[in-house]
Amino acid sequence: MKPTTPAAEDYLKTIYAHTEWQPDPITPRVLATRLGIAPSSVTEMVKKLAADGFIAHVPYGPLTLTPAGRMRATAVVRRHRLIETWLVRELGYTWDEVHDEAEVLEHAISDRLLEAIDAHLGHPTADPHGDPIPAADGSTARVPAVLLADAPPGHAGTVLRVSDRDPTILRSLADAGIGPGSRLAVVDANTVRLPAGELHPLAPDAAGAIWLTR
Amino acid sequence: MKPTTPAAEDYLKTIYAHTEWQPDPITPRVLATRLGIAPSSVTEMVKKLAADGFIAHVPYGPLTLTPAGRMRATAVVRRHRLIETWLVRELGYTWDEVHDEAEVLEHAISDRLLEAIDAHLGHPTADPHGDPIPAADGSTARVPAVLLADAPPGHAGTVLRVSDRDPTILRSLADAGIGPGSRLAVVDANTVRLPAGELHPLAPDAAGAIWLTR
DNA sequence: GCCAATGTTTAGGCGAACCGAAACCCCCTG
DNA sequence: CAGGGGGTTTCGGTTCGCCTAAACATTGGC
Repeated sequence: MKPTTPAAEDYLKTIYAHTEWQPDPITPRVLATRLGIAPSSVTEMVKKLAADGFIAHVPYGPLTLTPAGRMRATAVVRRHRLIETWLVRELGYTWDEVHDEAEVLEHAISDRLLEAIDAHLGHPTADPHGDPIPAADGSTARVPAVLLADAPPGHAGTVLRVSDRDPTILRSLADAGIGPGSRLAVVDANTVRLPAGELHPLAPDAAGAIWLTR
Repeated sequence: MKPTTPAAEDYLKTIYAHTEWQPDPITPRVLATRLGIAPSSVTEMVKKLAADGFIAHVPYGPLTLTPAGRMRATAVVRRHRLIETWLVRELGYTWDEVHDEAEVLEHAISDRLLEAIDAHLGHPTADPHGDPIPAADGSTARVPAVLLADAPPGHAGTVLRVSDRDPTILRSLADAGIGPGSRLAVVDANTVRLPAGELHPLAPDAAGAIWLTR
């Protein structure tokens, strides 16, 4: 199908990401905010992406990916997450430092290099934040998860994923030794209990960034 | 100083590359041909680069880098060659496959990642083709070299460098086991003698791509 | 059931990087 | 030393991705 530019890939990726952990489709306004650009710019690009068959859009309505669009989006997400994993595993980056670098490289590496990195890393299925890495065919292994902020007090589970949006939260959790795979129990919206039994206060907004097993 | 765009970096890199192994400065026409763009586009960008203090140019004259321009150019070359080295040493690329990938990545990696790769590789001083990797301060260790095509019959030396411009030549030399460090003697413009004593016919133009010790 | 707030689109513009066509300059040849 | 040809520049035009300002659609509150 049509080739995609870096800018277009960012749109598709952001639309995809919006529905990855919650169901409502994204609106132009939210997309503009996430991308840090003006709403009118979104209108314009949306027109092109719709014409190319990557998104479905009725005027004044929300934005949804077509199967072709979802394919492109997962391809970009795959790149992004493999690059993050590579930076952490091979080059000494910490999980709060990888996002910006991956944001650029995801548009620059060839398929050849992508698959070489994938093989080099042993075909990982999750990135350092616990986000699933889509397979080359676009398929993703999804696990049911609850946002810590939505979990009832007393709920105990394993950390599946931590949103990479706020590096501050990532650093505070790393300092506490909390990451994907950690066991913890919810005490209240701002406190968790660690396996050893001690209570740990969460950084502001951290409860809205941590997903636990159901 | 002023930031540089990927396009501007390509201009500076190409101007620098032109004088790396021969003295005459480059002309707009040659630069346009090397970059695969129209001469009028070169005029335009040259105006900007001159205004920003990266190149010196009198109308209708050749193009030369200023110290600031040379700094930028060597920085790009450093990126390019470290990336090539990394692709070959870590990811199973062969020396004829790395150029295009590096061409893109050289504009995409951060300084942080560049230095991480450099450290990871143990601060190499030459890339897979034998081209010197400039240091972070722009300095380059240069060794006197003769082009095989210019060497007199009977001249014996070590291969210092093979131009990466033609992948076909690179593949033919790799098949013969010839690369930087190989010892060989010039028989005539199209034939060399290998250490074991056997004569080896060179691919067309290969003599114009191989540099030997003096 | 109207209307204002909010969100979306249209219209006009801008800078970057490219193009082809035409004008221009330089210098070599006759 | 006069052309003429090749290289260089100018000029107007294109695409891409973004902008602001203004027009327009939708919807929730009264």
